[in-house]
Amino acid sequence: MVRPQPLKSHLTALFQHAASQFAQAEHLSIELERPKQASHGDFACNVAMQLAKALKRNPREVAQAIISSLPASDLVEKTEIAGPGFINIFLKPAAWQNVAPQTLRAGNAYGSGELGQGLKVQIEFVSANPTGPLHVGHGRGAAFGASLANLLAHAGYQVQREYYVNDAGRQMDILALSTWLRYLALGNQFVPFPANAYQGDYVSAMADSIFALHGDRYMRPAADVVSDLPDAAGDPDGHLDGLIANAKRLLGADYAYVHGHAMEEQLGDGRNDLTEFGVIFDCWFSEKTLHESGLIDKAVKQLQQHGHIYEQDGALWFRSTAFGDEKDRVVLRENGIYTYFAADIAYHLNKFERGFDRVIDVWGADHHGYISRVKGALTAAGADADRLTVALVQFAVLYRNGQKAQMSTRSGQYVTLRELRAEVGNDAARFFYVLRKSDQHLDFDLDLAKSQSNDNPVYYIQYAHARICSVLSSWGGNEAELAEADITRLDHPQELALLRRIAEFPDTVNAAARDLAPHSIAYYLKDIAAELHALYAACQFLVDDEELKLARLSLIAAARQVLRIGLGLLGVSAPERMSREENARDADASNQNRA
RNA sequence: GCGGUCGUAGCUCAGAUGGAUAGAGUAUCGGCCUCCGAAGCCGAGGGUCGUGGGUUCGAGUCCCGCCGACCGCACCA
Repeated sequence: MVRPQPLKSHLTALFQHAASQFAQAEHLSIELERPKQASHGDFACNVAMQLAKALKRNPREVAQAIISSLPASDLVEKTEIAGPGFINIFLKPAAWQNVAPQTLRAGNAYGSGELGQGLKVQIEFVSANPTGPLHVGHGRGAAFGASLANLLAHAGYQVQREYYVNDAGRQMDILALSTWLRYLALGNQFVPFPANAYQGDYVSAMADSIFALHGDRYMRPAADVVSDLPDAAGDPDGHLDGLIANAKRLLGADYAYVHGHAMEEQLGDGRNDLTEFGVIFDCWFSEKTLHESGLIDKAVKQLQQHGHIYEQDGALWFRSTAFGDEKDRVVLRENGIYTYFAADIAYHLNKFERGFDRVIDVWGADHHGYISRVKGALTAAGADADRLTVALVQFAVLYRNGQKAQMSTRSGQYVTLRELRAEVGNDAARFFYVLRKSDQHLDFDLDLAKSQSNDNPVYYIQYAHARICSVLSSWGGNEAELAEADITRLDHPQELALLRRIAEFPDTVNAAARDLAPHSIAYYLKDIAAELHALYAACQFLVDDEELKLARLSLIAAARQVLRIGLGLLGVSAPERMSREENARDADASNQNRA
């Protein structure tokens, strides 16, 4: 709602009026762009070139005609025709000066837009299987999703953040089995631990805690556990499934305890990790409830009624090829258990039924082939698949000492999100994760992220904020009065450059929200920090001239406001002072190299 | 093989609806602290935007071919 200045619409109206002399202009929308070069003015308009073709006239002539009939404006200094027919517009300082008080009055709402129009949007992200600690790949999804959610909220959407808990299915059974096998070993019931079970130390830790809590209540003879199994070498998956079946049979009702304990431990661990990372969810949605509530039956029946389900080889198939998929997909297996895909159809139909105007899924890029399938199913069920947007996030590759820090999931030797946060800190992690376009591979430079030098963009931006705080603190006056300061003295080129940058923020937020691109906020913050630092070097703020002093302080207070909001969108703190000492422990952590 | 994503400075990457001389950081080189925090500022060099065509007043951006990289192609999740 808070537009700092109707500046652009004011100028657009001027051009609309001037262009109306040409009949062809009625269907034309006037576009004003910010030229890259300062010598091209504050804004440039290309309407003359667009009109020239239809009019069959020289674009520069058309430009001249438009300029001649531009209504007078007290904000415009001058206009000129340039290049092939651009009209460059130079504004008076007054056009920009009001940006400072307007920003201050808007407060935390500055830059919040009307793009979302109060529409309800749900963003689902992370949604990692609770089968072990979150790793650095999940971290990127978490940072991206959380920043995107903040961004959409600032752009005027009502946002709900959701985590889909995959608490049903084979992976969870494997985790439960892995835990139980470690537990059995504590009672000297040794079963060879399968290579395709979960190897991590956290599994043994869970077994320890079950043993400590319940002693040998869940102990069973190893000989029974391994009875009647396919060979582990020849059929590893069959071997594993056999173990799971034996576990369920031998434990009976107790299996649910082991399964639930493991799931809750891992889910709780992930939740703590994310909370410390500043990533908070409004809703944790259980996949299991979809099975239990009959929503999956209902979804499949819905598809069936529309004639998109057929039976073959004892399974039920969804004819997804009718909706652009490469092959048809099974929804109900031969063994009577629904596939993950079937649950996902029900889940997405349920999202729509919960009243969201828009649904955004954040997925790992390796799932891109899954999109057409889900959208096809939604269409087949009679839903509007266009309300679903899938944002893909590519994997992050860590670099340390210029070399790739390899992670191999099989051996359980991967860098966890918790380790990353401990090494570089939450602020650097959040910032570096969203510094790249989400659908691009990310090279995460650990050394740069934790460096306390000017190389580090996080510190560069935070320092700009801290510098402003420091100046205002030295001044010691009443900051609330700065919004009322007389700002007509602001005319230094560097002051105007900063004002222009502040004025861009609302457009930047809207564009970033529209494109689901929080990285552009990160780039914007680097830009505004650069303008602030340049101004800091060019002008002194605490000068004797009281009027000039207040004007400049109001300007940097406005810059601080934008820095705070922008850093907040990315989940990065805006410290009032920078301290090197605090980071000493991080330096220690970095010495502990992983193999 | 089929489908998808991508190729921009030595390196890491930005480049909204097609716009003027393609930008930033880093690295390299040279300057700036009696003054609000030098985690800063100013300047220099560095490019066939993978490649060949096409569309038009205008293409890094849109279309096609080729080369190269990555991802996906389960009754896993």
